[in-house]
Amino acid sequence: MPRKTTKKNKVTAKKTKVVVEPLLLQTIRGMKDVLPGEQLYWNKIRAVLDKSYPKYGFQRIDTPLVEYANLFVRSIGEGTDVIDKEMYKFSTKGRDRVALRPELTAGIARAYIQHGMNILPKPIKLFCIGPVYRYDRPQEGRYREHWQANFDIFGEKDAVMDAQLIQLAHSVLSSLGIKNVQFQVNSIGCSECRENYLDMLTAYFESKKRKLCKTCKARLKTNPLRILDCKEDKCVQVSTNAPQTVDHLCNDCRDHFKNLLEYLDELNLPYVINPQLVRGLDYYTKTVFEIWSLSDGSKKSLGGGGRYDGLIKNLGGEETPAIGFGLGLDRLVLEMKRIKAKSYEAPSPKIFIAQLGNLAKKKSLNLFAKMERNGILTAESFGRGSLKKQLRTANKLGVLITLIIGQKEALDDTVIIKNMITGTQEVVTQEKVVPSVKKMLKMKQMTIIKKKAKKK
RNA sequence: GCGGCUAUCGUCCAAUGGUAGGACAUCGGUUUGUGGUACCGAGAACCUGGGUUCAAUUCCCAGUAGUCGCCCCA
Repeated sequence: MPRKTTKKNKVTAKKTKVVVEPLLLQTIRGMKDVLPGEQLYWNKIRAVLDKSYPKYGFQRIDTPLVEYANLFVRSIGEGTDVIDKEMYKFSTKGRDRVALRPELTAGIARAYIQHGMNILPKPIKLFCIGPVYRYDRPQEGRYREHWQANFDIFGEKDAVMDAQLIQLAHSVLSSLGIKNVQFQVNSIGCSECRENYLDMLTAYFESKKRKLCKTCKARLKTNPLRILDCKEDKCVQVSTNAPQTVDHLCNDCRDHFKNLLEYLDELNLPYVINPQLVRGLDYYTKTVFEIWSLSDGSKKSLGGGGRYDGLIKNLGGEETPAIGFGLGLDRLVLEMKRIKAKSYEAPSPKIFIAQLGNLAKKKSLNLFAKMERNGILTAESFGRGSLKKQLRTANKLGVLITLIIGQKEALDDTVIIKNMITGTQEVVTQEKVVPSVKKMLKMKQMTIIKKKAKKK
């Protein structure tokens, strides 16, 4: 009976707790913890990025998570979903209208102008990594807080930059083990040729208005370019015969696109021209691209970007051609998991220290410090008393050697070195522990190498 | 922002209109100073609120969250 009472008490106690603060123990919608088990992937991604950006001449920049809301409205554009429905906007105590950044480029562009980077030798290449925020409906691979890595190049209008950037993206993904990717590229032209094109496109869709879906009928007035991106069957059919941006570029834009394709061919990068690719940020000009994974049928892109030659000027800087792209890091993690890419293994200890008795515990603390000073990663379970328990733990950790100090060894200033594979053990003096362990580890490594060689 | 599906120990999965069982994991034990296997044991859960009912974890509704599709994007 007492058992029943305790259970009941627990239940009521818990209920009270929940009533007080029901959502205290829950991440808020669309936000997630990155637990230790997943950190391996994140470490790998960060390591690859840190290694890659300097190789291509990029410099790291960090900008605030919070900016004036208008910065994003001005750069991304009113009427886009990112601005109209997905922005985390709020007022500060000082009544400033601010927003959590929905992407990284706007802040970087702002920093470029604010700090007068235009006087620096061009091109200026900036790398940024951090969380961005979009108030969207969450699902797998799509979070309200997610991480992006951004590469932006300012001050060079040549299409060779576009190509190099795509190559950089390819190289990063490849280093992560993500090889089955395809670049979707398109050119949406500059502001001049786009105006002409939009007129033509609107005229075309107007003539086929009846065959369009509801939302697309609305888009005809707000943003006809987006109809090309509609997934509805009937709209896709109409879109197939629609005039394509690529065919209606001005001379300058056409040359630019042609050059880009030549460079991509030269680099032998896996790309297809996707005339339907539009992208939802208004600042893009000329080149736009997305990176799709082909490992399964999903259409979720791993990243994307494009040229934004007008953005800096539009924000009040001097006319500056620019191009950039962002990678969705959460999606990279998903992709790495899906293809079971080798993650960065956390270094696992090869040595375990077991102790028995108070004096031995003191000695083993010192021994642990000694191992650490010698760069030998060591595990312990000092909190446990019994040797059996400690060896069990050592075994679970998969260590190669366990160092045992008992009462006797503590008094003699010796240590038992136990080979966990053969089970054999020997007693050595404290001074000889480190060299002996190092020697044994070397031998182990040799045998592992030999085994691997044999397999090959 | 719209529509569908889902919600049980830390994890994965059961059962049930009368408050729940297993597996894995965790912790402890199988006599005192020796691991791996085996055996025994312990702790640990019905998302929240409302309704129907004598009684709801179970049925209904709402909320919340996750997931899928759309929209959009990374």
